[in-house]
Amino acid sequence: MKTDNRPAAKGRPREFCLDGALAAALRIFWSKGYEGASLSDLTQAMGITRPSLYAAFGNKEALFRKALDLYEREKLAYMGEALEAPTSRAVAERLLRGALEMQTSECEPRGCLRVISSVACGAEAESIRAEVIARRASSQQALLDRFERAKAEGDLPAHVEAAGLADYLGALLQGMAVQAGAGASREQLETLVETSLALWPGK
Amino acid sequence: MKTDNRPAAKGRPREFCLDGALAAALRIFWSKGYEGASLSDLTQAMGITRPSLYAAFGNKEALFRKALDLYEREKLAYMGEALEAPTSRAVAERLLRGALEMQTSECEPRGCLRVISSVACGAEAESIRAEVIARRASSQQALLDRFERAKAEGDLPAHVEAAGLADYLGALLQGMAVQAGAGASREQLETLVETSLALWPGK
DNA sequence: CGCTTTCTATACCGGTCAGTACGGAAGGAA
DNA sequence: TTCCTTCCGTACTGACCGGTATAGAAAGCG
Repeated sequence: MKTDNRPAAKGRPREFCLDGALAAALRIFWSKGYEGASLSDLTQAMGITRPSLYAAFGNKEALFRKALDLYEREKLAYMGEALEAPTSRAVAERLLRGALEMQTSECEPRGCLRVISSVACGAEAESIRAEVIARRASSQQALLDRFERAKAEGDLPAHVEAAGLADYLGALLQGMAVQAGAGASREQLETLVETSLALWPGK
Repeated sequence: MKTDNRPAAKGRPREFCLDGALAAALRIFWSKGYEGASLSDLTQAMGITRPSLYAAFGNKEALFRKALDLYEREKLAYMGEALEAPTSRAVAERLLRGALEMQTSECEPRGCLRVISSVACGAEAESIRAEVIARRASSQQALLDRFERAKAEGDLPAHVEAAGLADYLGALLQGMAVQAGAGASREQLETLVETSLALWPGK
């Protein structure tokens, strides 16, 4: 990994901001999905022309991967932090409240880019789908590891298995994202989170 | 609603089976989504040509709605039955186990057509998306009604609200559908269901 | 048989898709 | 200033999209 800040560019310097353009692309992918976002949508939102996009990002698929990186780095940061909470209940609470906060924030698309991009789609997006599913599986594995540690620490009741609980919480978060994408109100999602926490096992 | 079995058709009779073709179309929509299913995919799976499809079903959107009707009538029948269970816990158990059975059945696509069709998509599918979301809202309302009845009957603990619980269960079911669509194993989904039931409030 | 009606098949329509060739413009280096 | 590299904008490509015009084939009815 070299530094991407070329200190002395040879020719004419780029006229647009790479990060800003990528952020704009993320918003489009986020609200329309990979296939639903056409190059015309993307270039218009990014404020650049088609050849500029290809020169800067490669192609649509590479652009999506970079946008997905940005999404996970900025919008899913709360997930990594949540795993460091002291108890399994606190982990769940941070994840649920973090998802609530992210998915109901104004001036951002609803739903979760990972969920949107992991549902069925045309053949062209199959590799995208596979990658998103793989990335999600890795997050899920981290959650599972955390709950197995909790189990070993006596932080979970005897009748609850770590594997089941991790998948359960993952399903809850994904379901929340689907409902947010379908237009659920913030109040609805808040009571959903509160109910989930009320039912969470352990103190 | 007239009987669709025309007793004496005037001209040349249709050479394919309407129901069979619709079932084939459902499988394609189910596995690829509305936009991901091209007319070529559909006609090939249905074993008919393009003009036959248009003559029999109208257009792609009308075909999808008929396929969605079929889906709800045949694959989501367990939902209506589940609401008749005597207790709220039994309702949840029937819904969760019914979803598990449906989504892990061999020789059928994974995931839920309603979830697939309600996530973000291109502009052309916006009306489809709106209708699927509306149909889902009606099912959700039925579930809410059932849980409010349960609350009135003292079938739910005092600290649990009907609205929150209905949205909670809905999110769980949708999340399960997402995981099934992403390739979760039957064992995983089974432990997810068992965990959910272990955490369900009330006896 | 001839006639009408409805089916099926081929071939096509305009529009949009992702991706690109090409020429001109703009900045840095010599 | 001259050159060279890189970027930008227009205009295009072939492929595919959903949808349809048109013509031929097949069945019932007289």
